[in-house]
Amino acid sequence: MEFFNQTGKMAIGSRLRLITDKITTDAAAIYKLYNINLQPKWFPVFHTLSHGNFTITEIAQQIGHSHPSVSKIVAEMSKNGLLNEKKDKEDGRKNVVSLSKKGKELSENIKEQYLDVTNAVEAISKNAQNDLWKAIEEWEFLLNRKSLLQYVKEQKKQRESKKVKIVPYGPIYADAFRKFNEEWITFYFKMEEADYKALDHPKEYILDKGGEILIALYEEEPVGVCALIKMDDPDYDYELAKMAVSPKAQGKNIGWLLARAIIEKAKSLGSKRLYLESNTVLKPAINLYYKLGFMKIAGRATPYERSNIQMELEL
Amino acid sequence: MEFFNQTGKMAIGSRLRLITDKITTDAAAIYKLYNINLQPKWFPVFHTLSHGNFTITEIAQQIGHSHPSVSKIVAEMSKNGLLNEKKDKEDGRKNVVSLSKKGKELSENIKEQYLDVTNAVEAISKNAQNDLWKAIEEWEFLLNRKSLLQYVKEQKKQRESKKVKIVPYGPIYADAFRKFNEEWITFYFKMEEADYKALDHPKEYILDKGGEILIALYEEEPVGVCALIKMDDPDYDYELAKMAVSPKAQGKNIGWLLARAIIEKAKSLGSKRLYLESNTVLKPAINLYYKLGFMKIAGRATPYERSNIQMELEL
DNA sequence: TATATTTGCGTAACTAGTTACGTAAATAGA
DNA sequence: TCTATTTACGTAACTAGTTACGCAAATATA
Repeated sequence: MEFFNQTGKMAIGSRLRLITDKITTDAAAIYKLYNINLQPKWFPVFHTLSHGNFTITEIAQQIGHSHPSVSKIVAEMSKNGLLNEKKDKEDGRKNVVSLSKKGKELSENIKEQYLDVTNAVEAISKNAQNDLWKAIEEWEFLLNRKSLLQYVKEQKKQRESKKVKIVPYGPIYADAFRKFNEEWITFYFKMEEADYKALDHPKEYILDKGGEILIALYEEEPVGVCALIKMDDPDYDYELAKMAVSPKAQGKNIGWLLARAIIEKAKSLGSKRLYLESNTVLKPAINLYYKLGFMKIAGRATPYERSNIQMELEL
Repeated sequence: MEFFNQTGKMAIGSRLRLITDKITTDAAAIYKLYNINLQPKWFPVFHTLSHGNFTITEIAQQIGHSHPSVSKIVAEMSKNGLLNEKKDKEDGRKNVVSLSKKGKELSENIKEQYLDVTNAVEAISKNAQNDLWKAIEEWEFLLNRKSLLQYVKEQKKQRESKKVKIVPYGPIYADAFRKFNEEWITFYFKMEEADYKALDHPKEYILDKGGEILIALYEEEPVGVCALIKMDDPDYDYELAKMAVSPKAQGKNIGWLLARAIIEKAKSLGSKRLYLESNTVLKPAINLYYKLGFMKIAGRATPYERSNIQMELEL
């Protein structure tokens, strides 16, 4: 299949589907060869029941199907006289399924087929360098711990992080600094006196007092901002504040990159402990702060109405 | 999944289906993550068309689907404005499909997704000892050369051959020798004078004249017979004749085992060349003779009406 | 040149699974 | 003890493919 050579591993799903189809088509012919009156799709249910009696849901769990799938298969097999169904005496919802006499006979007759198929698969494996069976087992295990989607998300974040540059504040970013902050403040709350001061005059109210502002650029465009404000307090020297990321650039890990950069900055300025205040409706932000190592602390005086949570980070 | 540990490799088809489902479910979420308005099942068609314009059948061949599948996918994608369809000017049957402007834009936007997915699959592979991708590739190749069904058939033959014993004639097999031969002779033709002689009096007409009879036993029951008859001829010393296998034991390789045994017997008796006659309606028999190395020869005198093909084997 | 065969492709019906939903029984909570 | 929630499971509708079939265009054959 030329297609797969072109696409590479991206198309692993399509490729798996094709080989699965090929094998199940042959499976039907194999049952015929042994005069076993069993559809391939019945096999998992049949095999499970040859080890005991189970309810629909139990079978579904064991074979990894949905319960309606098992329900349908059981109905078909019952119609063919292979199974008996019986309501559970103690729990009237449960449908206890067992092999009928005919089913038990079949499970005897099928043993030779089991043997030959197992040996055939072994024979194929012997001709192959790579063990398909073990590879599937490993993939099942790995995908159970972390889904393909999560792996892809990680790759995406990593790649996009590389496109993000963190640069110091300059007058050309004055608009961005004000706009991104005003956006979220007015969306969730309303602008307060202290906001206007800091956003309209960052030089006077932040930088000149010994603070810092960092800007995140994505493909040379500003997409996020964050400030370190000098505090006049016995417990804290700097406050992390005015963190904002453009809605268009969400999900690109920019908040995290900004915060890490500003924390490094604080360290280089000799800070021992950072302070911040926020509001619990800003869930992604609060999560980010926890991820960065900030811990919740008891309330203290604050000029902001919207503050309902305060946190600190030991450096 | 406990199930697969119990069944072992026999259930490789079911197991492949499960992991395929898991991966394709995630694929849909991945497209969403990148804001790519593409269904996973469209991907093979989409990817093919980003390398040129093709007809329905050409696409089907390239991606390994049936043409109706491609036909449906193309219809859906056209409805979404991703494709243009155009009748071929030279051949009015052909429907030449190409990416629309919107489709081409998409194929640009999807590139980052390609990259991340490929890297994600690589990342998973790195955590695994066994290379799933290579294993599938090998299985595809191996199953293309010889299907799973054929592998199973070989295993079946091998296993059943072991149950077959070839033993020399004795009076207790007189019934079997007569019955199995009469069965096929009367089914296809009618019994002739020479048949009665040999089948009713094997000792006088075959053994005492220096011939041999071998019996195939399956689970201690006679299921096949075959005779080596001394000839009075300058060209040949022995004729292979009266080969018969019970219909119940067909497909167990018994004809071949009997013939091989009788050929060995002939060699040990010092024979240089075997002769046989048969009829071309008996196709499986004729095939078997060819497989054993017999070659067709020009006609010679024969006492049997039903003979229309004559063969010989150099030993 | 008329006719038979092959090819391309669309439609219909089927397959083996899924999710969504409804009902009844069992269990938990007030 | 009455009510709300959870659980078991059957039915319906959907999905992503398949095979079967039929029509029209192209090609081969007589």
